[in-house]
Amino acid sequence: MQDTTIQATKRAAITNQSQAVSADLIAVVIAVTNGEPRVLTIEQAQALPSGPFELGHRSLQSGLRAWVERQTGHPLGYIEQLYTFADRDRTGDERVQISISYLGLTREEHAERSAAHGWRGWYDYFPWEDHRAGVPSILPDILMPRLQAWAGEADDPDMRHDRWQRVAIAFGFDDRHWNEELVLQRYELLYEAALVAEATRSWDNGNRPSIPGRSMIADHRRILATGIARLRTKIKYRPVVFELMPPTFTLLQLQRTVEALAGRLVHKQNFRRLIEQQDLVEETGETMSDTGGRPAKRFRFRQTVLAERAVAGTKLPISRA
Amino acid sequence: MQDTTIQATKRAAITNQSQAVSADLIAVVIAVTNGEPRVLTIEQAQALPSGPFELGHRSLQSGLRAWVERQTGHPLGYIEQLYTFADRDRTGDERVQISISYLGLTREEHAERSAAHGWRGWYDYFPWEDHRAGVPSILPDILMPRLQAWAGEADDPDMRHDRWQRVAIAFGFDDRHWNEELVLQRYELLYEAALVAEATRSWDNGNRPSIPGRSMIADHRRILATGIARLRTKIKYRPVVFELMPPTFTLLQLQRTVEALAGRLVHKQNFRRLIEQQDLVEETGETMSDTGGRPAKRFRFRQTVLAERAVAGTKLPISRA
DNA sequence: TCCTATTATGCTCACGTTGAGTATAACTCG
DNA sequence: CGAGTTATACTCAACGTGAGCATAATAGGA
Repeated sequence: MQDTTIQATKRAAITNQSQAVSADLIAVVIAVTNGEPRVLTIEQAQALPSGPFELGHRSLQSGLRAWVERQTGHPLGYIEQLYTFADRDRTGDERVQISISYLGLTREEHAERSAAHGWRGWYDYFPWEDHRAGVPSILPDILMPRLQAWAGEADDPDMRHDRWQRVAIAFGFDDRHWNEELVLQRYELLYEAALVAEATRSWDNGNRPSIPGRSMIADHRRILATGIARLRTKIKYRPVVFELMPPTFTLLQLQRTVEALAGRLVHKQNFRRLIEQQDLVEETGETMSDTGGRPAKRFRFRQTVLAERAVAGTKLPISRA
Repeated sequence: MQDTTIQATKRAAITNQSQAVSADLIAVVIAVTNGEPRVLTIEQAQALPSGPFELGHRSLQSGLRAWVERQTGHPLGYIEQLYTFADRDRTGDERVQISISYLGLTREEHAERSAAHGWRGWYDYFPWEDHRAGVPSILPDILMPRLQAWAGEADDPDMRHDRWQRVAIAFGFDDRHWNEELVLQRYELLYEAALVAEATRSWDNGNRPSIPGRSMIADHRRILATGIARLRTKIKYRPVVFELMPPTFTLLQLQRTVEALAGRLVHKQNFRRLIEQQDLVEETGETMSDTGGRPAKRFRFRQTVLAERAVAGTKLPISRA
């Protein structure tokens, strides 16, 4: 093999400086209960489950599973990698901290409640993201004027224009459409405008009150935003919603789950048409009659299509216009 | 702030075991020249540019840029993160190696040639991925029978079926359509079937000749596959192709670039329709007359739409059927 | 029992998108 | 000047998608 040079280079480098690295695993674990999307948290809902990647872990994924189970008692099902970032460690020493974040999906069940950890509705952290009941008032009443002020306070007129354009696109101002996938861009704009608590914590500015929405330690809320954005994108082309569903369900329950995630409503008949024509589900034969109307057929996810669709795609009628 | 517990936990863990971590940055740098997609390599085209993440690096991205420039003399433009994985280090000691891979796009220009590094056509590594001139003969002649044999040699009939189904979906056998995005799945199947050199290197089996296609050290070819897959997906909804184009170009040049990346041809008239109706480009006023036919208008990418489209999406007429 | 509210489910329709093909236009080269 | 080649403008049918109408099946109360 001719890779001797490379391996030698690596070894040399490793022996020098790069050992001053530690790797953290951070989990965004999502479940949907009673039509509300929730995230698994620790530390009084101020942090995501996380812990260092250790020698004992067989892989990044298994390390993550171990940490989440240890900290919350909740076993993980589906997980996928989100993003990796590095920061000069805030603890002071000259160590570099690498954080590898994951998105996990489960159902909220055997979750043992405790004071230290628990499920929190994700809209507690991002109240401007829930458009199921129309545009939330926080948007026109609070965010819009504050962001407008932020854009306007730039010196350069070009920069003012640029700021406002980014804001308008991300938040759907100026007659633009709301795009539910831009969760991260929105959070980052609010951070840049110093409207969220995380942005104002370190340097002291006493006078600017932050906007509604629960905050988290370090950049955990940013990671949560990344996870939500990924999930909102992904449900449109991969059958991941089913990871969040009980074994059997009605189409309305499925729809409510999708709506909870997307933060917007979908056309009922079109939703059913799309789900059924894709052969994603099959009837169990039973019906469910306690929802106040005509009984609904129960469905079950067709495991068979997993192999095919996991690769070939799925569609959901969430408008893109 | 209430994050003291967490920070304490982190510090404790860092001091214990997790310092035995080193982080590598690996780059998949792509350019398209003369209608051929190429990847920047080192070590006689057997490795991707890479190096350890060091204390001196301000961020992961800047560390990566530094390594690529040092090893190849080529400055990077657009880059995005691909994936992070961890492996027990192959150098023997009990260190854990974390690899963070990136996709970079540039134009092959100031690239100083040298024996050690250079641009290599990516289809040298994946000859079965180029369908521009129809289904490459390697698919029916070599891959198909060898994969069939591999599927058939499983003991369990269920496993035989499962193997063949995965193969058929990934490679478009049994009258299925070729899906150019499944680059990684295809490579992984070939690896699982021990048909690529990387899979047979470590344990000795002298008798199974590997299939055509240049190999790389460690898992670099796998990372390249990840990058190609990402790029093939991304050109369909983000205007990243323009990162690979010269300042001005004809629509045919643009089309050829897209085709080179996707590994398949597109309908010319529809391609133009789509590009133009999205206002992605504007005429420069000049024309280009050395292509053997009617002179083509020169176009330039409209930087203006970057802000909007970077977020709002783009479309390319690469059939999904 | 019948009416009302509520959810389930089937079906239609208009419209935009997309794959595919036809028809010209404008060059170069021999 | 005709052949070859590329550019560019249109047309058309099929399909996907958003939206709405209509009917079915249940519970609960008048």
